[in-house]
Amino acid sequence: MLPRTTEQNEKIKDERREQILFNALKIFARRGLVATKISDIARVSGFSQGLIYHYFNSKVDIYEELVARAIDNSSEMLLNLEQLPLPPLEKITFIAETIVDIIINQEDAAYYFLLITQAAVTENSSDSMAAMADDSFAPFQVMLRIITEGQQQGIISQDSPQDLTIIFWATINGLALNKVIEGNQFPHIDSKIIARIFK
Amino acid sequence: MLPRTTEQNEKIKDERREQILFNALKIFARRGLVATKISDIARVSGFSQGLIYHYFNSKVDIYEELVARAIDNSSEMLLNLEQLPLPPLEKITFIAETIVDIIINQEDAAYYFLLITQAAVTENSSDSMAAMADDSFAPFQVMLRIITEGQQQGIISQDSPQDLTIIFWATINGLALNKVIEGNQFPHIDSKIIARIFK
DNA sequence: GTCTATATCCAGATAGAC
DNA sequence: GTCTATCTGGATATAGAC
Repeated sequence: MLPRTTEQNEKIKDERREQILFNALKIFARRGLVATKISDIARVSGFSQGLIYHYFNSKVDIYEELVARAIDNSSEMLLNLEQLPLPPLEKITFIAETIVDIIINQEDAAYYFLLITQAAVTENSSDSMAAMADDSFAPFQVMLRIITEGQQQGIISQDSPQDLTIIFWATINGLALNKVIEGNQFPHIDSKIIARIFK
Repeated sequence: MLPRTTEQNEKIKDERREQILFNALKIFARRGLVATKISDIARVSGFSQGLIYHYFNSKVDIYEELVARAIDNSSEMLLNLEQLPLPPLEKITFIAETIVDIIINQEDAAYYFLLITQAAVTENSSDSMAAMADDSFAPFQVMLRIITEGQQQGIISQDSPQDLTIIFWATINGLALNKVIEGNQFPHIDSKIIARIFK
């Protein structure tokens, strides 16, 4: 048996990192940064507490990497959905449907949403995550643009676009939270209900 | 100057307790039980860390009293609103309006909502608060009843009452969260938008 | 690469002076 | 009733053996 190459070792190390990140996500999303113990992450991941520090420099490092991913993922998803060639109201309905769908079916999605919320509400704003709390958050901006377009076309209700956006994201975040709390008992919400907000 | 009577002392002690609870609420709601430090509560309240223990036995005691109040307050409010002599859809609209209103105008309301969420998601379910996570939570039940009634009368959309209830509370919780994050920048949401969910 | 100490720090809670 | 030590436990992070 030949010794492993450097690349193979790197690959294994990457997989371990991903495994740790995935386990950490679920705990951080529920408990937040401070209340999450390295020993919890280690135990769930199936190895000793000290070993975490072979893969990450600190607890905060893990947390920040996850928050960055949460923001990147959701921003990328919304910016992509925005490009779809659909009329505004249909686009919003499709976005709602897509998000509800991944919250239900993609195991980490609800946790990512919750993590963003946690990060925003905890206001450890020493770092980059303040970018999200304010309205420059890309998913927020995307919805504002679609709503405004729909209002110009007279398709979407003439309420304040900010209000509609806030309510939309409040609903999505609330659903993600519900999914995390309820787990598999969470029902498959009909996204048309959400779309009614805009009519 | 006469010495204070026992009753006067009790009154002062009660006021101090309320002051501590109010300050603690705002921190607990954002950070959760573990990440909140007694020294934070003490500093905001304007006295030494040790003095907290003159008024409460432990940090958990403060937290649990606040969670109990949050559950009691919201349950009482919803059960009262349910009694109003209004047709189902109007009742729901009025409930939405009332809740949005107190979230905006009553300083501690948004924090109480957020605290319930925090308690539910953190799953320290060693205690009484598990009662809320599941569907026996009174405000949840109230909405279910009103929706069911409205559906029998053909006034409310025939979607799953559970789904409608989940979306309604998801929206309310999301709004409370938004209020806490945004503070005074939070806009006065038109509750009619929320009521559209049910049409 | 993984584990078992262990150093260090910090927060909850207590004791005792004023 | 309030404050200033101080005890104690537990969590992060490090060191060093295997």
